Amino acid sequence: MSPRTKTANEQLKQKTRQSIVEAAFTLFAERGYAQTSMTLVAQRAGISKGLIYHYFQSKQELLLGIFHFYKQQGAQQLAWDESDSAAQKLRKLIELNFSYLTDQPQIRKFSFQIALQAEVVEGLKKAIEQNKGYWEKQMHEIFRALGYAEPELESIKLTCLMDGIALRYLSVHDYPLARMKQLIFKEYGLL
Amino acid sequence: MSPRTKTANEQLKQKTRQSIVEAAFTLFAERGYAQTSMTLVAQRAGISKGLIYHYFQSKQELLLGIFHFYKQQGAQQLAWDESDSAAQKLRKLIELNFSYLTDQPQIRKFSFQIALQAEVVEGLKKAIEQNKGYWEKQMHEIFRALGYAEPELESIKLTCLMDGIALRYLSVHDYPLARMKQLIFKEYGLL
Amino acid sequence: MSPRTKTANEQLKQKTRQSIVEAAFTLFAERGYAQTSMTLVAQRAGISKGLIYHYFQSKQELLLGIFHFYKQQGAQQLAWDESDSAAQKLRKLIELNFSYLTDQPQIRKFSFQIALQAEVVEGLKKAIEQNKGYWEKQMHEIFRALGYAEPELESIKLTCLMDGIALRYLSVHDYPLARMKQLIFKEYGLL
Amino acid sequence: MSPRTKTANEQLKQKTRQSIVEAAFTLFAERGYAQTSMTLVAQRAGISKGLIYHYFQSKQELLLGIFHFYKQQGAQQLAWDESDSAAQKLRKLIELNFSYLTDQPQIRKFSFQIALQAEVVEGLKKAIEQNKGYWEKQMHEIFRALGYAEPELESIKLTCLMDGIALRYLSVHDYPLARMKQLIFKEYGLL
DNA sequence: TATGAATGAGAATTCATTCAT
DNA sequence: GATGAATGAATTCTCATTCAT
Repeated sequence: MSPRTKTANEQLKQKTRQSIVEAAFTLFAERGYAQTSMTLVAQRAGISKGLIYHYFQSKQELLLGIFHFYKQQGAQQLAWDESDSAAQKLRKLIELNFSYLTDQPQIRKFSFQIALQAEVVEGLKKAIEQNKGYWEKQMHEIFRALGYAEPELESIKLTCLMDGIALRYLSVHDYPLARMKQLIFKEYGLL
Repeated sequence: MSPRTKTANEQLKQKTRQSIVEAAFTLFAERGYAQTSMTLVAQRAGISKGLIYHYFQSKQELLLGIFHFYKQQGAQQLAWDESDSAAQKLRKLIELNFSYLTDQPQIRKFSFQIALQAEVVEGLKKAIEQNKGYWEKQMHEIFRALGYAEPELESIKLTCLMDGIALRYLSVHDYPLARMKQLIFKEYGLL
Repeated sequence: MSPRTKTANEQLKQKTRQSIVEAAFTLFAERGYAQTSMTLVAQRAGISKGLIYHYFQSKQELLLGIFHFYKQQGAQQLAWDESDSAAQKLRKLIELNFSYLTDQPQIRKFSFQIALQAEVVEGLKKAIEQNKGYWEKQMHEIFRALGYAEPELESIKLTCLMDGIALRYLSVHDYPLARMKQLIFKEYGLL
Repeated sequence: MSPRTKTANEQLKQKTRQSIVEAAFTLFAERGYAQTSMTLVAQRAGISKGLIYHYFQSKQELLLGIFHFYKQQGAQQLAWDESDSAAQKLRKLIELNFSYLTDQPQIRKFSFQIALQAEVVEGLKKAIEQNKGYWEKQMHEIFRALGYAEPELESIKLTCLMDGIALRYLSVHDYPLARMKQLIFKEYGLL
């Protein structure tokens, strides 16, 4: 009842919530949403099935919860030094994209799956598109600064290229990722 | 002896088989493999559930059946004029890719889903990769003929770019497809 | 339409009927009635599923048909020389039982299965019991002739012993059948 | 933390598990394994279909579970006084066999059915044979102690005889069981 | 808050039987 | 008589969700 206990409780709750989200996220990305049972999520999270329903009303809510959780994470990492030149920014952005892909392939896999799934969860696709839109806008600015004739189109193109690379990397496993990065750098004069 | 002539029977079988494949394909692409029940497939095909199992041993076999059915279709369209120049071939290939995407978006959606699905069906991923490999090899030849320094890498890049475009087109719906095509044409000097 | 054709037809019908019965019998004995599908019976008999239903109204009727068919076969083989002594008859009976078991193990397996199955087919158990009763009566006479104090009981005992041996032989596969026969012969002074 | 005490939970589980085993066992013995649906088992046990799968992974596992459950029961009853003479032991063994047959006819029926079923459950036949082997070994020792020339063969013979009697008793219902027991006692000089 | 036994709706699959030809 | 495509009811099994404790 004391405020200290309340805080401790709150932390414990957050921790449990996070362990559920992490377990579910990994499993959904690896196996797909439909192929992952709540029992499996509970096992991976090291808690009971019933407890998940204390934190998330349903499996769909859990999916939504995952997305919001990781959207926050993703947004934090983009923050860059405003003193960087446009070219430097572009390089960092591309680097970030590739390292993101190799370090946390699950996140990409997960969001691709959601993107291809029609209306699994109302609002989820919209959220993903917004997230993507944010990255594209950053690129748009960069390409404009670099003097590209059609900066918006160019940013869409680069995003698509990187998505295509990610898609291939995630399904085929001996993919020449490093050489593709070099190719892109060369194309944008970043070498 | 036979109730129907052999030919008539064969035609009947082909027709039924195709109606199953078409129904299943559309539904799998729209809703995903796991989210589509055999009952739904049967309803869409206008037949009984049991009959599907007369033609396909299991849901997985049905998935495999769909893939082989459409692979044949795709292969037929690729046949081009051998007298074409490399540049003309490249243009045709890109054109085909785009028209394929707009005309039969489901096929792409379907194969992306399969690619992301870890091991839904043993052998299916391999088959898809082989199919992709075939297209890439065609491009590889073209880029070599066009004198590119790294024809293989270039073909991978173009394939990825077009996959990324397809992916985006299939999830966002107001996508500047025509302008993207122009951009690609320009990049490869095809305008 | 000519009588000759009629006969030929009749023979053909009998032959088809028999091939169905034989296929079904073997399969029912090997796999059990419930685990054998009509499709499998048709395949084994080398005919179509539909044709079985021309000869037998249902799967149960087929089962009944099998039994009657083999009851006839079994009855024919028992006929022995009336001039034999009781001891000779007993020896022949035991010999016949053992050779029947090794030559046509399926028949025994089949009838055991039916015997243990409560009421799969009305009347089938009764028919099997009658058949068994016939054999026991033959033995009864023999034991009476041999001067046994309780010939009926003795015949029941011997029948049971041979059934028990058969049962074991059919489930375990390295069973000392020959030595068991010797033991029985010795017990009844037939050596 | 736990909703029920661990002990209470364990008891609940045991009770439910047992009610499933008992229901399934009775039904399998009465109607046969294949002819008994899981729905029927659930109804008889007074629980939902799904719950059976909480305790047994499949119908086959349930069958195996039944066997192990009743094997334990059987083993407990065999424990006899080591001070008994061989003849007394033999008598007790035969008595036990007959009382087991009349008291729990289902168990015998069940194991006979399994024995005849080719490969319904991998490992089950082996387990049954092992169980039978155990009884035969006990008899083997007794017959050796009693000075029989071929104790092993004699034990097989007696086992077969009692199996044959059981088989007959289970299918015919007015079977002279008491008199058969007397006959066996007389044969082995136990009167 | 936490557990996991229990439920029930629905999924995949099988199969005896029918029927158009 | 003969075929085998087609049906539909039943069967095994799964799983999100609830609930007593």
